[in-house]
Amino acid sequence: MPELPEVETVCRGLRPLLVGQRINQVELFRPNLRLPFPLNLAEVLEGQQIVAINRRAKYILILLERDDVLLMHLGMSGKVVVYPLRRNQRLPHDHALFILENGSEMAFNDARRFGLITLTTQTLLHQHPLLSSLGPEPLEEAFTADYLHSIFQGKTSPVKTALMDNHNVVGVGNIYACESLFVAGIAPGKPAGSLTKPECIRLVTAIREVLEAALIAGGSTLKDYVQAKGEAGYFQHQFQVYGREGEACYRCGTLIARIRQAGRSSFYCPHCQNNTRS
DNA sequence: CGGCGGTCCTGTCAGC
DNA sequence: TGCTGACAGGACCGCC
Repeated sequence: MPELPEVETVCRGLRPLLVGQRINQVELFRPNLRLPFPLNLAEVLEGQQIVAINRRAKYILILLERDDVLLMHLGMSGKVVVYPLRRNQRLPHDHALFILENGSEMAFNDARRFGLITLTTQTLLHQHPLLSSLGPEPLEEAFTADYLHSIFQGKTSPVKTALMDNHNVVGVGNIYACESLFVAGIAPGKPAGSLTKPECIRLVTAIREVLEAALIAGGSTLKDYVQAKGEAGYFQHQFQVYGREGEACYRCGTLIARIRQAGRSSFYCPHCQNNTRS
């Protein structure tokens, strides 16, 4: 269940458990996830100390003392759980274990196997093919209404699809695209290139608000999620439109609609997001 | 070249 | 209860 706020919270939860620890041993239970595991994965990691944990988009970056970086993505169903002691048996869909110096173990678990684990280096980080063409972080300063307005120029694709495109902005998945467009009062089907500057201002503000709120909600949930093996967070209780097809809009009472865009479900309020605001 | 659909997997749930 | 099909929070690839 990794959206950007959850990945960020996973990183925050992992930091006190992992930074300063040495990786003693790596165990792999299959040769690949979305990409093949590097053949030298264990060889590179074993014996190295973890010096920092960062995030870029939905990628978790575990920085090691000798310039190497363990790069992980949780895909749709991935989880990272740190167990304080070595377990006797692994859970279904545990694909990789990282045994730490203090006897704890980090398990990478992913039922659907859309996640990935690979290696890069801090030196080459920004040139890595998975990272090199990513757009700005939505919570950082480079993500402005001016930027969004300019990058949307000439785009005929629906604004909702454009928001989910990592080249434009990272970390906005299906849920947050829907929720942000509702908060901004913009219909998901509106062509990205037709957004006015005021709409871009509202949209950037809405994306920030929604992500920050989710970060707060995910924060307190995922703390023990990482340390133990908790289940879903509780941000879903704050959804305004996502998953609410046929239910009343909290703002106006109109029934929430669902359409399909680029193969994904989009939820919106036909009244509050009718494109007449500007 | 931009945009869309297909695809990688397994799990869950609604409906019959 | 058991089967079937739709659908799922991501992101790449290839085709038009």
